[in-house]
Amino acid sequence: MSGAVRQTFLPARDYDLAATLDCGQAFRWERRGDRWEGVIGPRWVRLRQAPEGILAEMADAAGPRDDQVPAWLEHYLQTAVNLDEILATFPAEERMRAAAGRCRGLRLLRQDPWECLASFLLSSTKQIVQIRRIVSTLAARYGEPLAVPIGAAPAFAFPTAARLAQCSEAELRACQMGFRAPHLLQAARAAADGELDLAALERLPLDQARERLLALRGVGCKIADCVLLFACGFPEAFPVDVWVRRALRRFYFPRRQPTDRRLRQFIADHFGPQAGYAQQYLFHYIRLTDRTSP
DNA sequence: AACCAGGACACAA
DNA sequence: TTGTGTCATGGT
Repeated sequence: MSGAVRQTFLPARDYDLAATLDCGQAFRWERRGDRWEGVIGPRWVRLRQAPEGILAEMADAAGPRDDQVPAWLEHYLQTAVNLDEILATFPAEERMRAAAGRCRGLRLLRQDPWECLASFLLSSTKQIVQIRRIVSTLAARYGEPLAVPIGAAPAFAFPTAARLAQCSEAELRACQMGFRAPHLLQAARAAADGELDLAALERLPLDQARERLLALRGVGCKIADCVLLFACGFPEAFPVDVWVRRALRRFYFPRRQPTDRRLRQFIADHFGPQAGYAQQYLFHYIRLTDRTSP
């Protein structure tokens, strides 16, 4: 499918598109030159950094041509949030200041809960490049083909829970996800038959929402917090993976490594109401510094 | 060519 | 409670 392109502009100050799309919170964005191609829900999108915001191209299936910014796009990119207000809540200490300085313009996206849950179910002890590959394979095989502009690469929606629930475990394993296949299959079934209402999570208290996610096989506190932070809008969710743990140890516990319990207590006390945002800055910061100069 | 990756879980001590 | 093996795969 191919057709015309519709463009729109999203004004945003302090928005680093590259850092935001490539910092390990979403897995479907591909850089082509100075543009980023990806999929948001059921739509193909191409984004480009502009001085005062973001230029967006969408495949336009001959719809009415209003020039308004689509609500789903602004919601996903979170261009309306005031970054300064968030950064102002970060603890005023040297490490956070360094991270904030180095990651200027990094934003949290607001992703679809099912795609987010499924993606992070596939993430355990995988490198980000591998997660991206698995997700891409999964979409190409089981996702709906999407309308794209002439000349653009084919694109597919992230597979629905209902579609993946119909897969066999062997079919999922064939997408190179290994032992994660039964976890994804079970989550897909739970989400498809209504036993798990992902859309309702954002309206629950944080602890209850987390409980629902933890009830799934293969979902521990790290993956649960990723979904709560990246998809459900809980700003205090704080996923601790190997990188964040590394950063926390190095920056705040240089002597001896803290117990998990002590670490949790520190996180709750130290990072404030936007702890999840701070977490993403630490994650990006430690990966930047460790990979370029080990 | 080892080592490790945006983990979770069962089980031992 | 804390430690260790297991799961599957491939990047660096």
